[in-house]
Amino acid sequence: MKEPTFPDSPLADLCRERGLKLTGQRRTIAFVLSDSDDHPDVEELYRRAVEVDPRISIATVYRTVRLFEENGILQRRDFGGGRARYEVADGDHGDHYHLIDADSGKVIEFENPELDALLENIVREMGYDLVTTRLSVVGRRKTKPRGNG
Amino acid sequence: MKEPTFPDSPLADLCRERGLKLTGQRRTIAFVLSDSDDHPDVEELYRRAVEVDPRISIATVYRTVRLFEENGILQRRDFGGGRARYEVADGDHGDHYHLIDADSGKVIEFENPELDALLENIVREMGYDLVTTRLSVVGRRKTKPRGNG
DNA sequence: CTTATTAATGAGAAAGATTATCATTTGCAA
DNA sequence: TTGCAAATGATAATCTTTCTCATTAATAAG
Ligand SMILES: [Mn+2]
Ligand SMILES: [Mn+2]
Ligand SMILES: [Zn+2]
Ligand SMILES: [Zn+2]
Repeated sequence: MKEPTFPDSPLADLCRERGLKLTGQRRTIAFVLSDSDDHPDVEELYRRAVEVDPRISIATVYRTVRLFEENGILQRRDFGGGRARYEVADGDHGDHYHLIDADSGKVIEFENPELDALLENIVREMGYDLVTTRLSVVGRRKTKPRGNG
Repeated sequence: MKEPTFPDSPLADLCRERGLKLTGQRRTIAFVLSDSDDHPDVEELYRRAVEVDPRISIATVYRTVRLFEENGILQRRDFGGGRARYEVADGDHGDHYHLIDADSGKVIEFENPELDALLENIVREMGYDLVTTRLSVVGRRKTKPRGNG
């Protein structure tokens, strides 16, 4: 019956600012998200949320990430593997892209203004305004080449 | 009982070249794929295949696109919407990217060597060899700007 | 051409992720 | 404090894709 105590996270404040009802569950999920610097899927978010407050169901995690995404608070990512993954929108760094290590699955973020600009230009020249860029590259760690094989 | 008659498609030949058993169903699906210049999902491929030869099941379409993809004959695409979409690999144009019209869902292909090179460079400078690029952009048709809006 | 071997197929069950349903609970404004 | 709309929990339903297994068909040998 006792409510867990933790400070309102930046995402919880955002939630209020958007006029969304700030329920206990949303406060917990917002806290967990603000506390994460990786790209968890819903199951993983659920695990982390339950540790903060066990009175939470996976259905609510699904509902909340959807709500947060619709309100521009979260970004959904697709790195293959069939489950959506999430991260806070605009953390402090701007838009970024993702390099997936083909062998380990590790996700490495990078920014590149030249790439930003090139994509904008390409799309504009086709007569469109860029709405969303969905880009991830898969790479394999370079093996340093040796002389005489 | 009567077998439909149609010529062996380029993909059917590829299938044989790779040492894959060329069944009637595979011949049909290869024909349908060679005949398509869009990005059908499995349901759509199934519809088209059934018109050529009704003795085919959707399970076989799923199996066949997977097989063809594993053998580099097909490329799987993800444009959102939860279903994989397919197109022939390397048709005649090289690698290309996709612009999705935000309003109509229409898929527009484009090539851009500068983009190819930039992505290669970015990944190399991070110490990786580029394996796969997963890129699609969503855009909205530009509204011609008017004076004193 | 016949036969044998082995892989492919069809039908439907199962799996895995996500969304919907509905009775109950709760945030929040009056 | 009360009332009510909205959110939640539990679980069913949905949707795409894969798996199972009995039956069928492709290829190679004879
Ligand atoms: Mn995970
Ligand atoms: Mn379709
Ligand atoms: Zn990221
Ligand atoms: Zn294409």
